Amino acid sequence: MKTHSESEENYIKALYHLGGGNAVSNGDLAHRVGAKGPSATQAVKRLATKGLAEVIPYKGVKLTAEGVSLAKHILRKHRLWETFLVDKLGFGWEEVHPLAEQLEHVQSRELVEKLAIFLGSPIHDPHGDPIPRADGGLPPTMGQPLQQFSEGSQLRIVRVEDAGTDFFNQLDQLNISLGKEFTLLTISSFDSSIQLKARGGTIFWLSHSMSSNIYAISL
Amino acid sequence: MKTHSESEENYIKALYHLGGGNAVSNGDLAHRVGAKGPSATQAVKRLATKGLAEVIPYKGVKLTAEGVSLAKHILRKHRLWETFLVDKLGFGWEEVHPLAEQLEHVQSRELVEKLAIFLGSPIHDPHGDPIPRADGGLPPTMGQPLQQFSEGSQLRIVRVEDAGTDFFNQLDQLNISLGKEFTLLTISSFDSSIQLKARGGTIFWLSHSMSSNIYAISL
DNA sequence: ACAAAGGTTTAGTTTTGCCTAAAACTATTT
DNA sequence: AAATAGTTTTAGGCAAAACTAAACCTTTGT
Repeated sequence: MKTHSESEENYIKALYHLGGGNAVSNGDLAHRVGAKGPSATQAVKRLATKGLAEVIPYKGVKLTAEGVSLAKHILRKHRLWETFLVDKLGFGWEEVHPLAEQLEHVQSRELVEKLAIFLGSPIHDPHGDPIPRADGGLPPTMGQPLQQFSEGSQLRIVRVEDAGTDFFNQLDQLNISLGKEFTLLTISSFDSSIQLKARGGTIFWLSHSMSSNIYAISL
Repeated sequence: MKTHSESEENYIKALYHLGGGNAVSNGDLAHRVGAKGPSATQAVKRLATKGLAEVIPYKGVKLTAEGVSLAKHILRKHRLWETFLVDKLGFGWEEVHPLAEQLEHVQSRELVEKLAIFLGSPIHDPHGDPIPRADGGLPPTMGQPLQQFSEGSQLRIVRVEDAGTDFFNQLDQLNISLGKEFTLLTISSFDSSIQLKARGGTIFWLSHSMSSNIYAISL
């Protein structure tokens, strides 16, 4: 097993996040990893010489099959560590991302698999995101944004997009978490904000920017 | 909290291991971190500018109080992670050192303390080594080498020195682990090898090089 | 079609951290 | 006291990974 620098792994992750197996622009990539254009250009060249990415100058970069596979393994580590931090250590779901970013760089397949077993081989992380399997298979991505449902639907929250600490604090304040069930009362035709009713009877509004990061299934 | 590179942390660890708060020679330091002389010279200069070490050219280097405190914190992390790997993930005690070397570089005081609580605030790691406390206090180092006891003593194994995979395999084969109790039957005056009797009645000999890495207390 | 605008790459610099080779210092031995 | 052996430091390079400034494509608007 070749080893990769943390920087390389971060570019791999970014490429996978932005494009999956498809081409990504240099600018988008640089922005995603928090670097400037030239750094990204240099980085993808290094990836290309290792067979992890294909570059067409001025056109874009995409991961090779090997690159995609590595990206999924890193994502697996990241999401398993997030699960560990929340389920075992008692961190809040808004705190775990930066810690998992450090832990995901630890190199040991055996550690990852033992961790998975210890956690009960979960297939979704604390945000509801699918955890890639050891063989690279990806469990289904759950749910649809609240806007997709019709008024009167009974919903269960199954996933939230990581949209920063403020977003999570707002969720906690509204007592929204994975598994919770609501009735969708209204979708405003004016600003797309959404009115929900909780099981306990509490009724409240969600702005579009909140609700578009919340995913649910219909009951 | 300032952050430190992995390289810096490795030099800090090495300085603490070799000298505690006392001076260490450049050559020893370089050897311990697996680098060459000039790299160590450069590294300790960097540490000195950060106030973590004091250098007297051609004489030696030693950690400052701040350096010692950081070293103990890193050791705390290392030994807590080793405990996690053995107690929770089921690794063997001979496998965990290299993994803990990676995990110990993760930066988050909160993570360390939550991990400690999750593990039940242990004060000794799977090898019996003391885990420094959050405040820097160091639990006592347990036990004495088997040679120190007299024939006929009843002993309990409380600590082993990390002397490589072969050493650990030998221990496992002889069914020696922390907490096990033995009677010391004989100490050979010829080659200092030691004869032990287990609780079950099994009797066996240990070479000097084995027994000098095994520490026990008298019952 | 051409020129301006915008995004991308090249060129050159910086920092960290390692290396080898050479110079400098310390210590020992005669 | 001087030579020599051993250790340490300096000097000079190299690679990864970031940056700024300048040059270079592509696209887009008139």
